[in-house]
Amino acid sequence: MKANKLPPGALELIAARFRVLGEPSRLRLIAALEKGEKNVTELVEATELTQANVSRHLQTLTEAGMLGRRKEGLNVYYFIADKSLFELCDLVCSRLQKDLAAKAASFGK
Amino acid sequence: MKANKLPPGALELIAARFRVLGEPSRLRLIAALEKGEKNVTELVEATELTQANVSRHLQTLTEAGMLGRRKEGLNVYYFIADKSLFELCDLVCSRLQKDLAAKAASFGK
DNA sequence: CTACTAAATGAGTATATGCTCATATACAGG
DNA sequence: CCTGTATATGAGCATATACTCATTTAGTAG
Repeated sequence: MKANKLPPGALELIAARFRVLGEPSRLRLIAALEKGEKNVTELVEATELTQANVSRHLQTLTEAGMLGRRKEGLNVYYFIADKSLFELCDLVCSRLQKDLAAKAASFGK
Repeated sequence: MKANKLPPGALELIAARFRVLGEPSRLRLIAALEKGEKNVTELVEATELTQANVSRHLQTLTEAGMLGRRKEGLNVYYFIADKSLFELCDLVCSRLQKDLAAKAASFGK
């Protein structure tokens, strides 16, 4: 993490980013956008969250620079603006799988 | 994120992991352990958090499998158990730097 | 203009969690 | 045994934030 030369406040910025990803609802939204942009109504259907809730989470994700917004008439389309999201999630995923595999193996001994 | 074939509850597990990393104090502890194990007293000094606070965060990190524990007499030494932590933080860091650079550049135009 | 639809937001509540203080536990050395 | 030191933990408080409901804002169509 190059802890040495981190400017003060950097850790808070990094933590803030992790915190945005620390909500299952937001991860669901990200997952729903994996194959391309969707408008809010479509995201409500895909995630089974309420419209108000989806709207707030989209705001959080957009402010964090993870999503982008595009207005088209009445609709607002959201899309993944930060591709590194998938790298992050994949890293966590593979780690989780290792942990679970290790746990499963320790049953046998 | 392979949103397709994620077992139910997987997103909650992933989010939980991100949430653990979503606290600056915990990131400070991780950073303090980058160069090798430390005991609790050393971590208190390194982070300037209270002993009780450090102890709780260490518990959180250890339960998440990110840190390991080793007792030696009265002291308990903690160490990084999950090297992928640094990959995660580096990914976030480089993304942040890009965002900041872009913001800085947009001042000039 | 009015009526309708999509999205955002203000307000209130509930819950989670970070922090501190005090105390408990675990171990070492007389 | 008693004393001291390192770490963990119970309890309480304060804050952050996820959620819902109701309403507002923005845009379209008649």
